[in-house]
Amino acid sequence: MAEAVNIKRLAQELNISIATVSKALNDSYEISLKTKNRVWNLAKELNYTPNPAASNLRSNKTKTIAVVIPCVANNFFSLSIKGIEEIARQYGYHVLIYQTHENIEAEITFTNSLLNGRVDGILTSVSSSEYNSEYYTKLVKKIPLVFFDRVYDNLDAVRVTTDDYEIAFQATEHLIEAGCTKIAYLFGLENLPAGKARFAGYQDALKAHGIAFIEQLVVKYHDDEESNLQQIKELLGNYKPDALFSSIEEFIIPAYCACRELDLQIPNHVKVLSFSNLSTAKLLNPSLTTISQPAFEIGREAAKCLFKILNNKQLDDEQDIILKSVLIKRESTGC
Amino acid sequence: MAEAVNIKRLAQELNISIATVSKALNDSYEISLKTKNRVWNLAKELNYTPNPAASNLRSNKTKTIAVVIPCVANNFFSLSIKGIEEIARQYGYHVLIYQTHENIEAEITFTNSLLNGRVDGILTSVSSSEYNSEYYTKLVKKIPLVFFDRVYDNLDAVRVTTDDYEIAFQATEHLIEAGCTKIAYLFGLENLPAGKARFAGYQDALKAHGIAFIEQLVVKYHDDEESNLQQIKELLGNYKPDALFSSIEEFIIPAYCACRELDLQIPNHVKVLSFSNLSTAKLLNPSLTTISQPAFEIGREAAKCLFKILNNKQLDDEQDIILKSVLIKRESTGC
DNA sequence: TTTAATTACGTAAACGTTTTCGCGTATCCG
DNA sequence: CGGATACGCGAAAACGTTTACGTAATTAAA
Repeated sequence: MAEAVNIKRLAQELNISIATVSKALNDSYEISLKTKNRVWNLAKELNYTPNPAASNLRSNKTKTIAVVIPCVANNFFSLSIKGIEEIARQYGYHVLIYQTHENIEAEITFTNSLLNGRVDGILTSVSSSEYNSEYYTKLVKKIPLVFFDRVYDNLDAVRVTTDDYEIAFQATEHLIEAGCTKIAYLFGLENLPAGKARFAGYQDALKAHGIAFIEQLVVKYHDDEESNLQQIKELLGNYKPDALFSSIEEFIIPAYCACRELDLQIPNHVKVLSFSNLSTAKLLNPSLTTISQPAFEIGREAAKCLFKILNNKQLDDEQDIILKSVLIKRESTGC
Repeated sequence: MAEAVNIKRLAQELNISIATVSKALNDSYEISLKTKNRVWNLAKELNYTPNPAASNLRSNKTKTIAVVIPCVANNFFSLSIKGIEEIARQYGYHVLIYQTHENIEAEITFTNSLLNGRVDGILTSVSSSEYNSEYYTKLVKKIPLVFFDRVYDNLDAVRVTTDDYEIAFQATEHLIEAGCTKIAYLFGLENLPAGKARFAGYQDALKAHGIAFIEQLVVKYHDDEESNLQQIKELLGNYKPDALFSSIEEFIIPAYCACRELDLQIPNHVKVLSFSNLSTAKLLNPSLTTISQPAFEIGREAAKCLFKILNNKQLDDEQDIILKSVLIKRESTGC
């Protein structure tokens, strides 16, 4: 609808060729500083900005990356995106967002739609519904891709994760030191390396302290809020655990609600601890002991890696970048 | 890096022209069903997807919209994005995200970068730092744009908002009915219509109940967390309000912390109420009375409006869509 | 002085689509 | 049977860039 200011227009007004204009705009060594300045000035004057479609088509560079995640309405992911965006801005890149809602089919549909040159690269935290290794094995060969937090193992791709095993081990020890001997585990991400690592950290910490692992104390996450609440209530009622270790943030509300409904006091009757990036954890009743992942830094780091790849910079040989989570002790575990 | 499957390739394999292939792919009436089926089958077989850049360049349609917001790491906005994305998927659109971090210059830079055909339209919730009416007056003439929640008034553009004035009035009445007479106001978004409406609702409710408005009971939001805490502490210490009415979520943590540090019990000594979409409001200590905006629906509604515009559908004459917020009474106001 | 190298710019093709226009064949009606 | 109509398809231009290559003028080297 505007008056179409493009390279041709600039060329006409300056009486030079469009090739010269293009090169000047891209600061090519072939063009004299004098000409460059004429072009730059006019471009600014006319508010010229290059047409991205034309530029993409010719150069095969989109200056765009995609972020494929389960959901933005989650503290971890929204913070990650914030980190990603910050880096993307530094590099002058645009950011597309795709939410899979934990649906692997949506995930595949989205990523497939990105392979035709829509983006230069992908950042993803995969869905937990299924572990489709074959698909990603092929995918990483077709487009630069960096996994963060929820990753696929054994692939030729960079992974940015946290010390899930170690921090889960440490958190479990914290519960044990607080006197707990019947620690229930609220199990999320069971199909993914992160979920498995957290669970292993929990199990190994029990073992290291001579506590038997009891299968009945494990509750697996369901998509449905109500059913999680029910499960936890049954767990609390039937097996009387003295602690709930939640491996994902989504269990917090049902866990707290279950305790209230059963008149169980936290932390007196049951201690609670959860992986979480809730900013209001310290304001909960009682304040919640959390394992806080460096979500913002994970986003930044993952984006940095992707841009290194896109700029053909050497990655510091390491394909795995592991950031440290932190255990923040609060009232829900008696601190 | 792949083996380049494009229209030309399809045309060669089927021994027809690229024009026919293109038309068949777009389900043109000019092409026989027989030919269409041949094309569709081969396209599926070869995993053909059209090159977006080429398509954009020629057709001036990007199938992409931009969302420009202050920050994704905020319950309201992340929920809005979720709603936007849902609608965008239905229409087969892609979604670009831009975070202004309340910086109007970033906002202008971003939106300007979208005017050269990168997107078909924009959804935005503007930054609170400044009210630059002149800029947006020009902008809405250049590209389809829908405002949501944080809008500009008196512009020829669709606005999706909530009943800020009414709900703030109602919330203030709730505090008054709970016995409060010295209700402090934590003032956010003061440059924007939403902020002004909320403040007006508060003031008018006071007036309606014969309570004098006291300037000293108003605290204005600062970017810096620590200074908000200090301000609230001074407010509580110097003027002894019996209620805090927060117009934005960002005041919740400093408000709660200030009360704790000053040993003021909520709701006994001071009642607290806030605009907020915190999912954990009911778990806070004490549980927080909130004005919850229908963030998800706002996102959906705004996106729907934009797509109506993009499809040249008649908008139901109304430029303003106003959704209802809901006051959820909890312990922090004595319920 | 001749030749080679460099500098500064232009020509034109190419990227993969969409779309206008036109053309031949088949169908229909009088 | 002649003319009009519709149908199905192809040729080619166009979208706005980037870039390989050519070229003329200038400078440096021999």
